[in-house]
Amino acid sequence: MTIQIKDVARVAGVSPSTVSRVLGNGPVSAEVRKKVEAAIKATGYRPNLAARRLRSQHSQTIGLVVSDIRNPFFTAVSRAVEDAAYKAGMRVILCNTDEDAGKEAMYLSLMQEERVTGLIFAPTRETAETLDSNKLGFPVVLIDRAGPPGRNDAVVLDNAQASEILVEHLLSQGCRHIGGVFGNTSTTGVERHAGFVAALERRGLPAPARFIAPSLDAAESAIRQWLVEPDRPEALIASNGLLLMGALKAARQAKIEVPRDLLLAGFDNDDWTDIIGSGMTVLEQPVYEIGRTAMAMLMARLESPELLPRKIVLSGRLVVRGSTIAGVAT
Amino acid sequence: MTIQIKDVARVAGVSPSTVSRVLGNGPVSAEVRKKVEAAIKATGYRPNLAARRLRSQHSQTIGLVVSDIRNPFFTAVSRAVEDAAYKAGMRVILCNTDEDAGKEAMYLSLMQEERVTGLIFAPTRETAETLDSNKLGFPVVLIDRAGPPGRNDAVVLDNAQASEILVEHLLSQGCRHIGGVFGNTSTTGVERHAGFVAALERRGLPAPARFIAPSLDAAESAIRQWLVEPDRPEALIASNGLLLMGALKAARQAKIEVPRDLLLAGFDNDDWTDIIGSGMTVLEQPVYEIGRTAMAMLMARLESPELLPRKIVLSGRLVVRGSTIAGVAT
DNA sequence: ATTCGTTGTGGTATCGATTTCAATGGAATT
DNA sequence: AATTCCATTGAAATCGATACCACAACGAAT
Repeated sequence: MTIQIKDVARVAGVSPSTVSRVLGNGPVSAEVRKKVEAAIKATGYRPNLAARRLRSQHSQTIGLVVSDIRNPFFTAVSRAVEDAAYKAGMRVILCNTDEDAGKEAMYLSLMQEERVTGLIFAPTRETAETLDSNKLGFPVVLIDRAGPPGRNDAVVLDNAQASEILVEHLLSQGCRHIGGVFGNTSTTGVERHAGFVAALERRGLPAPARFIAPSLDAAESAIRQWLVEPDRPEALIASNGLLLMGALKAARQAKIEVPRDLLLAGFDNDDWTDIIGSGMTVLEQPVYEIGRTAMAMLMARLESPELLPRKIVLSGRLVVRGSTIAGVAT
Repeated sequence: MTIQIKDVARVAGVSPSTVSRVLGNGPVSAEVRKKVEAAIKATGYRPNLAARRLRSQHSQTIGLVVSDIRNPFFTAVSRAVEDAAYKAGMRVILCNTDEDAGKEAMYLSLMQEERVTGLIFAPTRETAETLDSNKLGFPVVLIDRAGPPGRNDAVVLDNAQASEILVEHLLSQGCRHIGGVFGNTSTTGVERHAGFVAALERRGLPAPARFIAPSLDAAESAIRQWLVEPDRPEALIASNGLLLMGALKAARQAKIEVPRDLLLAGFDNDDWTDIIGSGMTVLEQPVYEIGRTAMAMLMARLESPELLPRKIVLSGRLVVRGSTIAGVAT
């Protein structure tokens, strides 16, 4: 039996409506407001958000559905989203899909039951194909991976450009035989691969690439295998932080020294890349800004639902470190 | 205007009560159940969780309040908590306090408004002192940092023991002049310091220690300063992953080579510790298990509220790597 | 002096589900 | 054949807030 609004009303000697108006900054005389606020303090009243949501039809909740919060990219994004959400008086519900379309469907359904105000979502390729914000009943902002163009709002990195920047950098280091490893579940891997191929073909160079499941073990063993083949590349680009770590471990295992025997670069300026040996060259994504932008985009969409879907493309930043500078120890 | 339970009832030709019973696995004849399920599918009905929560007085929501989700320790714990929660049909609300007592108070208040079923909480020392689950109105399980004994349920590492294990290891490597750096906001730092001191005093050795704010920059500069003083230790223990990284960066800056000029060990088996040079020696916390245990404890508490508060103490595991083995390059 | 707005307040309906209680019908028991 | 019992079902109350509407009081405008 907790305290409810009518208890506060009784203590303050006003009606429940008036208490509600005080809570919601409605029109109340200064004197009554003071009485009510005193009564709230005296009773220790806490509004029941379930009741408020039901009556007001505003959940003040946004969903954040990612593949795995342990991926530092999503960790950083989620922190940005939460900061922005709480500042706007909203709650965040976080779900991990593990790149599983079944779980995605389940959590989308949950989002509907929660009547979320909006959703920030990093879908698998499969789900991105068929996702339709109108059917869902709330606006969606895709992050990291955009679906078919013009259908949903999205905040993404310029993946092709980013790959090209990395390739150009390796080319400028004198490499000609550059390999790439890419994740096989998201559109991100596809786009980064495209940029990779474009940059190399422009020079008439081959663009050997492999697509790998996004797990450390899978990456490590697949890359190790590649590195012992006779045609192993002299430089490698990894399409995300996890694959980059896998590549490094694989090189270690194969007794291939970075950068002496293999130049190595990748995406995501994760903490470890800065402290390892002479550092890993990475293409940094503006992780916090991606989250912040996604929230801002969602808010904008809520204000003007009729706007055409927008896609905000952010640029990465090349951070050159020792792993791509021949003649430096790692 | 969304579909509600009475629409489903009309389509199925039954009463809303019956639909509700189908949803809640109540007593319904097989034939009616089939009709209702068909109607649910036909209408695309999604229950409104706000309404359900209000009426049933069960929020099916648990709060998870940590200092910063970007700390890999909390990231891993949160993933475990979320896995367990969703498996039990519960939602998780995640909040970041940044070790700020003011934010903690605000989020505790939010938890009350959400009428959470329970809370998993890593409090600052300040808040831990005065926290009272009874006043809050829902059970609390503390993680990482326990408050005053016998007051709240808690899942923690055996911090003193863990420190002693690290000290013993360094002693066995021949070190006698061992320093320690500890976080200054949580009880964890205090306990780890105590174990550190105990292990050294037992041998009649000094136990020089510093308490540092838990940020990478603060750690780096404080430790760099220490390392250029004349009495700098020959080995250093860092009380968490962040401080350990700070210590490593500080050593680099001061041109002090690990492990040749300084042995370095610390808490938290974060990903990077395994791939850096010849590896960092760490005391691994069972991160996923901590989260899982906290959830299990919360469930147990909900079943039997009258049980006396319990404190579950888990043990860490020493992972020896190159950073504490003299004569190995990093 | 009358009308009109404006401001502040209270009463009541309502949000969308679950829960309680009563009613029904058929099988089982005496 | 009458009675009891169980399994299903429906009607209505309820969870705790906000939204909507009506109305009182008062000053300004005609």
